[in-house]
Amino acid sequence: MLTKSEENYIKEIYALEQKHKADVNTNLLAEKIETKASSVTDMLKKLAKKELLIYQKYKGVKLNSKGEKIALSVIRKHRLWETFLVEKLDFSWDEVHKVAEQLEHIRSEKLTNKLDVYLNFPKVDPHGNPIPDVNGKLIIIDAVCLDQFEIEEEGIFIEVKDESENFLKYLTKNNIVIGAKIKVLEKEEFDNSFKIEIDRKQFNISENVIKNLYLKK
Amino acid sequence: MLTKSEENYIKEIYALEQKHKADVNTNLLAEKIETKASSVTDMLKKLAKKELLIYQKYKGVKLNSKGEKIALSVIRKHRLWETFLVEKLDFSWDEVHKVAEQLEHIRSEKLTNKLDVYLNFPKVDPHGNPIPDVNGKLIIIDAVCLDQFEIEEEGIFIEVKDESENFLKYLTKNNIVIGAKIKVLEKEEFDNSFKIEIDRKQFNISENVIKNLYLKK
DNA sequence: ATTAATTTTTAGACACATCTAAATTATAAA
DNA sequence: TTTATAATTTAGATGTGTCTAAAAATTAAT
Repeated sequence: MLTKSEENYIKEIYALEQKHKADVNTNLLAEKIETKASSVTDMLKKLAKKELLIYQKYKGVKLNSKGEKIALSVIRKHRLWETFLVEKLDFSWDEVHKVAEQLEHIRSEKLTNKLDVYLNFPKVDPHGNPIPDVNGKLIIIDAVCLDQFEIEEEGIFIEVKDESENFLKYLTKNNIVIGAKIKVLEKEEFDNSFKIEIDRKQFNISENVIKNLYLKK
Repeated sequence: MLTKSEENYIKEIYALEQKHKADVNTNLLAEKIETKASSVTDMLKKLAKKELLIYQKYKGVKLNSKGEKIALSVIRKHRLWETFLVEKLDFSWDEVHKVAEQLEHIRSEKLTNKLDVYLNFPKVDPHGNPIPDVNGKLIIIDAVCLDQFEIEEEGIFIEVKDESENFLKYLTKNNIVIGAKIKVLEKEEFDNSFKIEIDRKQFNISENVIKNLYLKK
C-alpha cells in the first residue's frame, strides 16, 4: 500500500511523461512537487525498489505498467471528485482542484466506483480532462492546442490544462469557458500573443494562456 | 494545523469523555487508538503544549474548549460523510464507518458546509448519532439505553453506539434496524442477557448487544 | 578535449509518530 | 504502613519523508 506522498510522485511523473513525451528528470519533478531534488532522488529509489518505475541514476525516470496503473487510479479519483464537487455540490471550476488533491487519496474502490455510478460515468471532468474508467481506460480528447491555430480559424474550447485558481478565474472573467467558440483574429510575432474573438468581443491573450487552451476544430 | 493523528487522538478523547463522564486515562486511550501507552503519553504532551487539552502526569487528560471544538468539527465531518454515503451513494450502514474515518480528515470548510446543504442539514447520521451543526451544536438525542428497560417495556430503536461492521451486520440480520419497535420480554440475571421481541419474532441478545442499543421510550 | 556550469546524487541531520524496555508513580492488598 | 501490583512515563531506537551541504556525474561552452 502506498503513502499519499508516493501517490503524488507517481501522479506527477505520469503527468510529466504525458506532457513531455520523454523520461522525467529530477529537477523538474522537484519543482512540480515543491520539494528538493535530493528528496526526489530518495523517493525515486524507494519507488524503484517497489517496482513501480524504471529509474537509472542521472538518466531520469519512467513509470512501468504497475506505476502507470496507480497513476491512472489516482487521476480517476481526482477527476471524479472534481466532477462531483461541481455537479452536485455547486463548486465552481476554479475551486475544486485543491480539495480534489486531498480526496484523490481516499482508499476505497467501492467508494470510487459508486461515485462513478452516481455521476453517471462521466467521460470528462469540469476542465475537460478525460476521466479514466474502472479499468484505467480513458477517451482520447480530440483537442488541438490553440497555438496550432491559423489566423481566421475557429474552434470550440473543450479542455484546459492549467487548473490553478487564478488562471481559471481569469478565463471565467473573460468568458473563456468550456464550450465557448473562439476565433483567432491576429497573431503577434514578437510575444506570441493572439487577438481572439469570443461572443463578438475581441481581446488579446498571452502565450501562457494560449498554451493551456485546447479546442475542437 | 493538526495532523490526522492529532485529530484522531482528540476525537477519541472526546468520545471517551462523553462515555465515561470523567478524565480519560492513558491505557484506555491507547487501546482505542490501537497504539501503546507510551505513544499516547508522547502525543498528550504535544497536544497539551498546543493548548488543546489539560494534561497532568499520571492524572489523565481532558479536552479544553479549543480541543472540544476540534473534536466536534471532526465528528461533524465524519457523520455528514456517513450520511452522504448511505443516502446518496447507496452504501449500507455497516460499510460507512471506515471510509468516513478517512473522509473526516479532509480539510475544507467550504466542502463540509456544502455537503451539509446538499444533504439538507441532517440532524442524525445513519446510526442515529447526532450531527454537530456548523457551530458545533448538536441536538440531544432523547434515547435510553436498552439496559435501563423493565420487563414488558417497549421502545423505538433510534441510536446505536458500536459502529463496527460485524456488529451492524448482526443487527441487520436480526431486523434490529433504526426505527424498529423492541419489547423486553425476559431478563436473565446470570449473564444479563434479554429476551426481546421485534416484528413478532422473539430472540435473545447478550449484554454486549444491549449496551449498544438506545431507544426512545 | 578540456574547462565551466548545471544537474543529480550522497551523506548526514531533523521532525513526526511510533515502538520496546526500564524506571517511576499511583493504587490495592496484606 | 509496608509491600505488591498496576498504570504511566522516560529513555532510547526505528521508519518515513524531508532538509542542507558536499561530492559526483553530465552537459554545454570555449
